[in-house]
Amino acid sequence: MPRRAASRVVDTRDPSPWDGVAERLRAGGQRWTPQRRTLIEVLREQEGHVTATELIARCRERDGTTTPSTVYRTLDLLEGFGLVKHGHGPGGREEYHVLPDQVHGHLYCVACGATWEIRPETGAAIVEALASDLGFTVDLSHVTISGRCRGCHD
Amino acid sequence: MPRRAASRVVDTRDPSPWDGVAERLRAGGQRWTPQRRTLIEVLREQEGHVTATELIARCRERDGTTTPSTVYRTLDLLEGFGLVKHGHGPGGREEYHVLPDQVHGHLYCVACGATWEIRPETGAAIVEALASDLGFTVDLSHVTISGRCRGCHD
DNA sequence: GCCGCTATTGCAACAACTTGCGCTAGCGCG
DNA sequence: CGCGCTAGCGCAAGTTGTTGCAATAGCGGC
Repeated sequence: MPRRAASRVVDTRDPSPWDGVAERLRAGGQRWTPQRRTLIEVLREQEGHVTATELIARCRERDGTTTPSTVYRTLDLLEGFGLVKHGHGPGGREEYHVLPDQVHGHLYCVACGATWEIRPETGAAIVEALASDLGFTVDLSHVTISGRCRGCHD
Repeated sequence: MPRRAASRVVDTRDPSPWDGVAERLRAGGQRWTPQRRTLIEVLREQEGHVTATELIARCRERDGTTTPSTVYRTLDLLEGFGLVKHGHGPGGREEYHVLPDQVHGHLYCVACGATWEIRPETGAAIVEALASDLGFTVDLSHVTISGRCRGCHD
């Protein structure tokens, strides 16, 4: 079922990280195009996780000519700026975290379909465990770990 | 590499878990078809991780008429028997573990492309951490966590 | 050994990305 | 404020999986 229009309104007075995008692009010899503007507008109103498909759909609502390849390419760019972060959801599908102010891992319950966030401390513990195991520096936010949540525990 | 999966050679005298498949299928009212036989033959010679694409290719070497959908469906079936286990590799692509004698997680180095196995003790610690966090029972073997290994550490 | 029930197959269409390429249009410069 | 360089766009074709459906073929029974 489609989510109703979000109750949370974007506060435009607040200096948003999105504001500087056009400048950052130009500074790097890149361009501020209508297509990119559309995506940013959509992302501005977004929170948490979104699938690429969802973003494309929303862009198309505003601009019917939106092409998937453009959206994917722009998202890659924005990831370079640290404004979004991609990962893989439960089905291995592309998923984006908007404004990853703090990296956190995700848990997906295969039974009820809910997604949970791993508490920072727990996440840190996991990162630490893997570091001392193999000296591996992991990016926990890149994947969604599946399992069963307390409620669906068999 | 810690605890590398034993360089175990397929010993055909050894009663292999694959031997009973035909019977297990029939016992459940399912059928032993040439297509399934082909897949099993391929899996028999396989070790560790394989991507679905790879399996399909190998099946086609033996039987040019192999269809992807059939392979995916048969793999699902075998997963039900515990003979293979699917997960998602670094690119979110489907990946299969053959004969998951012991569940173990995987780490993928984004820099050098190598895959490492998480030591059972470390894996257990992670599972434990998540259990005490949210009461979540995770299946660590389902995903591949990315990061940088010691050698590629910046 | 033949028969029929129905699990499976193979096809075709679809979904979610990805990539190569020629044309368009930002935008820095004069 | 128009010009030209080239970043980026849209398109089309290619991968990797997934699903519905009609035709096929295991296999248990007779």
